[in-house]
Amino acid sequence: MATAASNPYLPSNSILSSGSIVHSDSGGGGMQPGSAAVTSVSAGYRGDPTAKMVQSDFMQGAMAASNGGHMLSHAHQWVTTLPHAAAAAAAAAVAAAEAGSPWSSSPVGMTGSPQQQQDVKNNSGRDDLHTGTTLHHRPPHLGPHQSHPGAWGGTTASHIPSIAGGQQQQSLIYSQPGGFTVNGMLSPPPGSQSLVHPGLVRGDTPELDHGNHHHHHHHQHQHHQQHHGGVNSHDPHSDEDTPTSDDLEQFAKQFKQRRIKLGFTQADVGLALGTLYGNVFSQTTICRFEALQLSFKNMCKLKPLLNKWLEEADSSTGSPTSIDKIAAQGRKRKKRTSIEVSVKGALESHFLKCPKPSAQEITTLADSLQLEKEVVRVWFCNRRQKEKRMTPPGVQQTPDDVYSQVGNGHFLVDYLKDASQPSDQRVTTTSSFHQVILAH
DNA sequence: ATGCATGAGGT
DNA sequence: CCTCATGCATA
Repeated sequence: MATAASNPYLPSNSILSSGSIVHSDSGGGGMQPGSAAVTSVSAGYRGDPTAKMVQSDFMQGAMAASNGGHMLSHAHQWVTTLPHAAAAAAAAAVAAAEAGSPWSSSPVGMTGSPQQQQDVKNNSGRDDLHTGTTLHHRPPHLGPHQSHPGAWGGTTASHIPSIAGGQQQQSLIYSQPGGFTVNGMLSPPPGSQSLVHPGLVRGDTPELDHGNHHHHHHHQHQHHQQHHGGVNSHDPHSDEDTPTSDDLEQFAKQFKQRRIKLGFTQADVGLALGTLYGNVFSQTTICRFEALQLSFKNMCKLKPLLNKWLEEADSSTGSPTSIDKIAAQGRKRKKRTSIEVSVKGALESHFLKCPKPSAQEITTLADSLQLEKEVVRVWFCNRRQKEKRMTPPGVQQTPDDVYSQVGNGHFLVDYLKDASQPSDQRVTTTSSFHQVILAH
């Protein structure tokens, strides 16, 4: 049986990058442009299509495709997300090709992944995207997971000028001839291909682990890592039971390493998970997992899945099969509001004083800041969530000179002082965490 | 890599 | 309205 030889589809480049139409809506308060928030649609700005970065780490798609950008500066607009087809810039392939990686499985077919099952229930049957499995290709040289010290190179590199013409997964084009130092190791030459098929709107079935086992929680509190200096044998990664924050951190790190070694992007993994287990995840989620930017509970939920994927990918017992996806439904989404820095500062201040302002307070604040109430409300919600993440921003890598880059000192304070909330999250102990706290 | 957003569940 | 899990769109 053909294994890795299965070279799927060759993109028939249907460049239709403008699948989203913006139409101004009259549902808001009507703020004036130039105020605090700008909701203008700034599409397409990048300059050179040939510029691609090849950082094996946080490499996002780097293929530039000139996408026509419509500029609409209006109060707020909702973009109607239609199943648009995103195109990958063939130009970018050139550089990548030199490495010898024929990005054969470039998911250029389409990308759209509008949300599913909204109020649009015209669906005729839920799209079960349980597809067959889809893993193949074996790693060049799978090395045992070597747990290196927790000091990565500066991952906080500046944002890459990624072009995002839609969000076609910028699959594995890691053209790094020779060797690139990743985390102090040499990254193997590329030669892998993504196995996930494009398309496929996360048919997020409400059940995440139905039929699997417990997913409930009755004792979510994890026993933090008690100075493992005794004889207790804590396995590196115990999939069973609630892992400790330390386990998660360890796992996340290893996961990332191997993922990269295997030549997969975060997006690839997300899609693979969907085709393998029925739950598709976005690049965002995978990214957040690796960076421990999810709640403890969420991390625990995803770990098994990702772990499984690792095993699969590793054993290359891939059975490249089935490629089904479903079409996507149109969807309306509010254009992302960008809040001015100064305004953000103001919000931050208020947040420190009162993390949970009342509706009335929000209204007032929104008014004074010239923002929509909803925007402010959401801002606070997101802010609170951020506060609950496992790793405070900036405090994950480079444990040495944390202060050099961290700008939030209150994060730690909050973690230390706040101990309320009946929920089951809030990880109070993470190795990287400790260092900072202690140093403080 | 992240900021703002959506939605399903809970109160 | 909140919390939480997630993700589109962006920087």
